[in-house]
Amino acid sequence: MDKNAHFFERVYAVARKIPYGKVTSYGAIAKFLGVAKSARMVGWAMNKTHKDETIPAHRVVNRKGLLTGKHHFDGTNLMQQLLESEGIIIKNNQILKFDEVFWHPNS
DNA sequence: TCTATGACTCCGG
DNA sequence: CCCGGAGCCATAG
Repeated sequence: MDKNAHFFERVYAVARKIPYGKVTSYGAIAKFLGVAKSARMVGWAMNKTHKDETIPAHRVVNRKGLLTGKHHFDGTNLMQQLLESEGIIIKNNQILKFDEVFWHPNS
């Protein structure tokens, strides 16, 4: 079956569900999709997602709340600015109060 | 076909 | 939390 084909759309769907001012992790998305072992694939999918502006890829970070993907955005600090504009505080590429702004897909 | 790579995560110390 | 090592799997060359 073409589960992989659905994989992308699932990632997109979850990413779009991330509420304003909230963030989540690649592993949380992967686990929610039933492919917890493929968190890297979520990151890879995010790279492709970059083509779709309707998907807030900047709200997806690694499990530590670190902006590992900021280098993939146009500017050097675009990702951080986008998050800060939503009320999220970032220090040294890391989200502060990560436990407070963390959002789980099943919410 | 095989190897290297990566927007990751878990585990033990 | 930090560090090193291992697992994971789709894509690129």
